[in-house]
Amino acid sequence: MAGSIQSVERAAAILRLLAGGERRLGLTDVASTLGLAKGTAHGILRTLQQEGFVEQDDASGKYQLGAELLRLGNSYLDVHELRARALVWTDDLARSSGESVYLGVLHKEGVLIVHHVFRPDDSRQVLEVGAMHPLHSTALGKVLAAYDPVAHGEAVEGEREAFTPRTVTSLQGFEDVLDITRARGWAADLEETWDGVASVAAPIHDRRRVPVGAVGVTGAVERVCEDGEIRARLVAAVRDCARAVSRDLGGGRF
Amino acid sequence: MAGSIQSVERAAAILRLLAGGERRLGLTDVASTLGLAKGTAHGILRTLQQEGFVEQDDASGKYQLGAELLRLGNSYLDVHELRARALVWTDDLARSSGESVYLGVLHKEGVLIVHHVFRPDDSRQVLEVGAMHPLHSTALGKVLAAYDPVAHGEAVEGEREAFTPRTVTSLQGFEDVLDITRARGWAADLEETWDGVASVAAPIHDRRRVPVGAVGVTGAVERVCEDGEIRARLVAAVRDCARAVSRDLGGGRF
DNA sequence: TCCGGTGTTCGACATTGTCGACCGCCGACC
DNA sequence: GGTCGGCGGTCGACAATGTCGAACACCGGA
Repeated sequence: MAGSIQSVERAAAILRLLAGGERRLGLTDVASTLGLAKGTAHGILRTLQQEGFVEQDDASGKYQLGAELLRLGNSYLDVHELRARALVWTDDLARSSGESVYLGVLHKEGVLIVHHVFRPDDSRQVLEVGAMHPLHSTALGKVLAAYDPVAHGEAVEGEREAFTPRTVTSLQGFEDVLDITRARGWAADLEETWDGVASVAAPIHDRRRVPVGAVGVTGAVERVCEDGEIRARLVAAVRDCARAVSRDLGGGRF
Repeated sequence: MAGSIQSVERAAAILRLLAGGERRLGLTDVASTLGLAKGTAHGILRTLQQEGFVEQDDASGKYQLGAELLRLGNSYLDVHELRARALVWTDDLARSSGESVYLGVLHKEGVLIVHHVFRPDDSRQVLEVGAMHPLHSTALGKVLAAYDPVAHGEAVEGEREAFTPRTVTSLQGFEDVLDITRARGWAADLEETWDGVASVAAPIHDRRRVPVGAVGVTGAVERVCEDGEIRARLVAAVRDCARAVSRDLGGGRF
């Protein structure tokens, strides 16, 4: 019993599979992909369906994720201490900077967005809470990779995909970026993940000075940058916000 | 094998338990609440933790929901067809009505909010996607209860809690409300769920004319109402939006 | 220091989930 | 319109699997 519970592991694998494939998947697809007997896969799927984690399309019989997951994911946010403490400060940061604010934590091989404040204007924006961002190219990711040893390992060992011509992919170049980040206490992303988009981020520490997440603002490079560099006022605002949240968590006193 | 897989069922129960209790729960709490041996509960929790569905606080050893749930819940939204079709129309509705817009579907004994557009001003608002609203007192819930037989059963059989003095709790009164809803094609909530808050909602049907969800706007009673009734202009806007989304789903042509 | 509590490990037992063959159904394709 | 292939779903035998309860190591408070 030192290992894991097989059926729960398999249920999780099914959920992750359904989350990955864009559209619905059939029973046979699921079974063959995971190397399970059809009967086995069906038993797990039936249970997941009863629990609301999976839904079945009446017409095609294919499976997709269920609503209960949305509810539980929401409950996760309610319990999330960092997010709760950061709510007020990120709101202020969005207001003062005029740009959208992201709060991210390390999850698996990327940055999980746990809070997102829209840019304060009436433009159409999609909420990115729950989305994953790469570690090696975003400002949030660089901050985590620079301060969190686990994140560093993931970023160094994983593949660093080039999203734009400016993405840093070489190991040496990436380590240099992290050195700079640690030296000045914040990280930038100048069109390294999305063309025309730049961002700044700073680390958040908990009471034991352990890095637990990162805040950052993101916006069109024309607004966020000046002379090819992030505007100093924005950098200061982001770092202030990060410090405020850290202090709120009972963290460092400087 | 006609039944469900026990361990998966139990894992789901643990997740739901963790989602319910506000703060973290200890192993012993979990085991005793679900009537399991400590060792059994530990095995399931360990597996859920490896899969990222549960996290353990290093200091206290207590358990809470994990980040993977947020990611999966987000993936659910990506696949959700109704939500995808409704995105554009709800945006327009928020703009034209000047109030916040909600899109809900039936889930278990309540309305699950799958999309939420903020009121188009700079006020501080919390995103309610993933939250559950009651069936018997909200406009969205009444619409679902009026048109969806399953929702109707849940609303009638379940307990109808009085949130404000205006909440309709008696069975007869509630059925009357549903009759009115069916007769005029939309439902209202005049301070029946939250004091000072009113809302209107209309049903969305799919291509087979089956009710699949509801859209509605919600706002301060002073803005939304006139002479103790919902403003006619708002009702028309909501119903237009519901029809537009239904048509987009390939539904009814009127 | 001791105690009550925690989370965790371990091994024996039999319950439980797994497997693979079988069934009925729908849609595509001669 | 028949046939055929593939689908999702079911069933029963087998043993691998998860369950249980006792014992463990650890921590904090008394």
